[in-house]
Amino acid sequence: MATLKDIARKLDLSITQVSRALNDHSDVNEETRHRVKEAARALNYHPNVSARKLVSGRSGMVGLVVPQHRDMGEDGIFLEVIAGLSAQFSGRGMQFVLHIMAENEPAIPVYQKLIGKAMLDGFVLINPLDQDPRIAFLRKAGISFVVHGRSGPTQDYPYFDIENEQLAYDLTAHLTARGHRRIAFLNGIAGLHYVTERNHGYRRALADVGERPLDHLHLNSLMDEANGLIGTVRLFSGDAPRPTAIVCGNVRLARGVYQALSALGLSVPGDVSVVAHDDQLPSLRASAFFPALTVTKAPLRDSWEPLADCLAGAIEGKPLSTLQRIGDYSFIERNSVAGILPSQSASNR
Amino acid sequence: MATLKDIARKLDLSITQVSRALNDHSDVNEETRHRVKEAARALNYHPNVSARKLVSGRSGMVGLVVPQHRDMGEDGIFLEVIAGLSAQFSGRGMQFVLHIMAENEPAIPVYQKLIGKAMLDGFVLINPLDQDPRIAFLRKAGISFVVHGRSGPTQDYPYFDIENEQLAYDLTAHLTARGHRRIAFLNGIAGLHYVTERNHGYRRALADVGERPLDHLHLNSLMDEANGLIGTVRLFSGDAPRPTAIVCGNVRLARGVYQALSALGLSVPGDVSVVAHDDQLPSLRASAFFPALTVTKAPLRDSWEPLADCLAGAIEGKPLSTLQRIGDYSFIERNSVAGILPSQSASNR
DNA sequence: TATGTTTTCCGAAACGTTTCGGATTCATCC
DNA sequence: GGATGAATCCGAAACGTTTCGGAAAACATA
Repeated sequence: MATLKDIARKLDLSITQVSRALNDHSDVNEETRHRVKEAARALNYHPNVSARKLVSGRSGMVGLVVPQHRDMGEDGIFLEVIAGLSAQFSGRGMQFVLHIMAENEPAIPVYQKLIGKAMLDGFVLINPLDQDPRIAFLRKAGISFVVHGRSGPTQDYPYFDIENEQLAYDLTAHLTARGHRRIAFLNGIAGLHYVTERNHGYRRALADVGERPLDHLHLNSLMDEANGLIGTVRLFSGDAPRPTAIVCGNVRLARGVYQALSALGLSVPGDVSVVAHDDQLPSLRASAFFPALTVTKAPLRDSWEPLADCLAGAIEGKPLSTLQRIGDYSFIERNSVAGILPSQSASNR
Repeated sequence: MATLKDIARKLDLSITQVSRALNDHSDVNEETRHRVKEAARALNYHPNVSARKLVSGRSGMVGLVVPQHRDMGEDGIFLEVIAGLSAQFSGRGMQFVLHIMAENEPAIPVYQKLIGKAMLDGFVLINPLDQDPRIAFLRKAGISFVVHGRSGPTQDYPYFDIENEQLAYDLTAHLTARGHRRIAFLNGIAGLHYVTERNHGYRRALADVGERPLDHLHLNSLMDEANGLIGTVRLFSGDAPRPTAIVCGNVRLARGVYQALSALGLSVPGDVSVVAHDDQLPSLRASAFFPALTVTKAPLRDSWEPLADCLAGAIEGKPLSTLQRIGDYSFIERNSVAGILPSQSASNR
């Protein structure tokens, strides 16, 4: 629990000068700076975060606020998020604070309270909805934040995102280019902005070949294995025309799709072609599917560094233009897609 | 961002009196107290945590420091821990700070740094090892903490634990009472204190019937499905005498055991009896096993409240005797154990 | 009237840091 | 020799809270 005063006394300097030395200000003698830093290390000095925050407004702590829902543990994705973010901020000498809300607690009052307590420098916001009220609130509150994704008409805030519209377009167009017309889309939960974006891309690709999207072929659900299975069974039962290809929002959904198709006696890609978007979660390898899955690939773990970068930049007051980043994705063709002839397409049901 | 000064000015009181009113001190008029609290609500006042910490030493923030390891997401257990703790502390108006260490980072320096920064009031410590150095360090540092489990010769610190020795004894004795003698134990990773405790209980139960524990029947590993499967296969291959019953450290291990036994053509409980300890993780129901699994049951989710209680109590300076709690467990007999005759026992291989 | 007691209030100091506005020294230049 | 300027330092104020030690007023007691 050494303080600046201890260092100052030991070196017979003023507190001011010690502070300036440690913070690498200009007007301190090189040798003095060295002595101060040496003494700081010797005394095991760590600046008191509370004192610093009080006067400079910076604590080096950032927060993530998430709702607690029962299925949180199902996919490793939540862990990927917090482990990745925590590691990134630790590496920057910052602290990552996780706040889990009660089951149906509204988010805005939670942010309000956390901001009121004035201990965090900023927030990471994930899973933005269409027109997300949290974004509006945080902007009005004047606190720094970064969004994983985008939302709303005006994007005047820091974010990291991938081109979800284009990615869904690419997946769908890959299928239309091979003759497919009745293409199903197993998408995520309606209302999430990336889900909406992907829906647009899917429809654009269909429109490009003059196809009208069929409502019963676009399914919204949590993107887990069970829903992939259930969704597929639904697509292939009943009287509605059946798809010849399926676009999956992620690889976990695709796993359920594969299982259902196998159970239904349908082969991939002989009877049904399947493509997916791959977040590259460690526990789920698209290349290990049989047949190996054709995907757009954008590793989720590549998000944490730019997100932390942007939030740190926002806190430091860097210009907005440097704080809006778009991540790449790649298209990887494997063996889960087959071409289809117009005649086949008509007869397949 | 209202401050005490704002309230004081609005009500024409001193800052002192406003502070005392909000903190329910004795020497403030009942009506004044009411007016102050009203004004605080109206101005949306939240005490500045940094200022408070600086003078009173309390920030209301507690931390959990955990290593990042690849298999963190595999079981839902880690999520259960942080969701449970976060919720408990939130409910007490406290903040829960999660710090995930880099892969092979040593823990002590991390605690040292966090303590030096002086922003946390205390720590929750999980998965204590035999002779855990973190406990010694935190005690010497003079900061509050609570341990989920126990460790070391002197237990002069707050903890919440269950009787792991007794629980393993009960499970094993349940089997010996039914004639079993060659009993395998699929235990957790060696070095964790509860694993050591359970080993003692297992050996005590064997000793009670004059049986010497066989090394090849006691296996240590991460307690997941894969190791349950692998461990069982190992137990039933090779020339060493094979067990007639298996004690599993948790239900997830038991699941792997069931799978392996089924694959080996062995029936439960006809050929092999199986018992386990059940943490009652939501995704894994011991009663849904076929045949339903006999267990000792101690829901993990019952840990978070006493843990938060004890840590909050430690921070408030309550006496140690009120901060050491032992949780209950129950024994639930189902259909996974069969009795065995001495002759059978000898012939079974 | 003087003295104590209770109730209700307040000023000022303290926590550890950053930062503003100078102050001191010393070499340099006309 | 006095002014200029660079390099290096320091005192004091400020951030928002808690708390110590007292003070003022009202009232009862001797």
